[in-house]
Amino acid sequence: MTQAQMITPLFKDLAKVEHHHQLACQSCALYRLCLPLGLHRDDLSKLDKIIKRSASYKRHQILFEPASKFKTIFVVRSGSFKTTISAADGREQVTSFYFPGEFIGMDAIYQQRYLSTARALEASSVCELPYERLQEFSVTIPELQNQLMSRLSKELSADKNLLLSLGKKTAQEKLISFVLSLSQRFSERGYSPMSFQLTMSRGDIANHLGLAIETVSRLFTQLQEQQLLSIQGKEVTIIDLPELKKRCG
Amino acid sequence: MTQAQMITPLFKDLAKVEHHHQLACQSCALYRLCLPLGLHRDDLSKLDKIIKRSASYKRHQILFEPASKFKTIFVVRSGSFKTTISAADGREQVTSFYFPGEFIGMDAIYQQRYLSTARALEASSVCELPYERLQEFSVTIPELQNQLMSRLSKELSADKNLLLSLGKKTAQEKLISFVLSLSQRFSERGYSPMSFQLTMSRGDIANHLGLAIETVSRLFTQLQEQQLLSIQGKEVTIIDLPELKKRCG
DNA sequence: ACATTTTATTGACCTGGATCAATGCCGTTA
DNA sequence: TAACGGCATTGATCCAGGTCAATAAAATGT
Repeated sequence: MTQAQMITPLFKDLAKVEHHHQLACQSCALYRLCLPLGLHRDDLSKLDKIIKRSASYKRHQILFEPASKFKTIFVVRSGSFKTTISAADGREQVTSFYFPGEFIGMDAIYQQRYLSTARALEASSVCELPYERLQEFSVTIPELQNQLMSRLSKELSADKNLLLSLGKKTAQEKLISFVLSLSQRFSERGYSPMSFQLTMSRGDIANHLGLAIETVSRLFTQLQEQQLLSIQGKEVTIIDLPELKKRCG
Repeated sequence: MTQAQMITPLFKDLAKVEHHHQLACQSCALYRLCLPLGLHRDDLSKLDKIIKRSASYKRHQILFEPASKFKTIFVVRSGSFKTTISAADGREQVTSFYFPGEFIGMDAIYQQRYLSTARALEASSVCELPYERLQEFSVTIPELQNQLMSRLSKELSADKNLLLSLGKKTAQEKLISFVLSLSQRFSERGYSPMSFQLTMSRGDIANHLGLAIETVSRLFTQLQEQQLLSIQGKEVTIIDLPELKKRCG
């Protein structure tokens, strides 16, 4: 991520944050994307006490695995993660990617067991929200419950949109939708919506969109030839945003 | 639904319920599948007061449409519904089917607007949970919030599993998974898991699973030839459950 | 710096399921 | 009991995207 790509200084101190795990929510660079948003100062410091800032995860390191007991919701502090769910015979589907401020593991609340495997895509760190403690707090801080519900609902919306992609869109429309959704999310995090790094492999993207790796590769080449975007390795630059929006279905 | 298919009398009085819209939650046949589960008697009667039992919906009638203001979560009382989400050009994806006791519209909490269209598949009725009132109540009834979170999480899990179907499974595996999930849900509602009516059309099933109608039709014929199930019109009878489970991926 | 492995690209070919087309069936209205 | 309209089935054909194969280019380790 070059300086030119950064449009607000939201993550300016992210490297530093990495080394200050006990940094209070109030001073966290992610504050406005994260759970505490809308909480009063007093409530926030109570919440602060139950949040565990965990050590960093290396690339490919596992955050949780299916069938393990659900204890915490993870919030991405830095880096990125993917979750996959497996069929009986081992086939895997990449269900989501997660970026800073996003919550991982909410689908485990119902069964009290994680449903998927969560893996770091790069060197990453998380905050851990112990769910039981969170429930206790919610009694006195209603806004906290609203925030959680809202997050669950947001992920549900995202999944429904992905269902539309997987079920009804062509390969090209799927890939364009995916790139635009990344662009949107980077933008929300203070980065340029026009130029960003893919933190996941072509294989992950292909799997997520129900395509073959080769198809993703060919489509990127093709979109580049059509002057809609440029891609060099993991770096995507959007060239013709209006045209991409027209073609995403 | 014949008497033979019914294994518990859970819905015995459903027809009667239809005509007693103000029936209290405590006496509702759906009680053990629905929101009030786990609530104390006092809390329940408070909740009772804010729940609106609405009139019935006819086949194809619309419950809500996208972009309309989110006010209530709907709980299916009788019958069944489908939700669809639309691409810009009108292509539609059937995202879910809903049966008695299930909640519709939870993906609207985040945006405060419905994301999808909900339509009755047959003559059906719902209870309306006004979300704002529900939030007020949650402050004093923490168990209510837990229930809601749990429901959201359950739908999230279901959607992730559907993503696996759409992304990684063959046409036959998709259809078998779908039939088994219906079987499971009917079973939870006190009906036979071995024999039930499809309330949706072949078109709805095909769309939901990302297949063509013709493929669904051919697969049903094929599964029947292989003596795995029998299908006559809308009635499905499972013949070889273990084999179906082996083949659902 | 070099060797090894992993990931990405490109081309040639193939196939599962879509599409097109014809017919049958069932529920509704008269 | 006929005529209509919406579903469902079945067969014939086609194609978007998958699979297989061969390089190429990065990333990673030593």
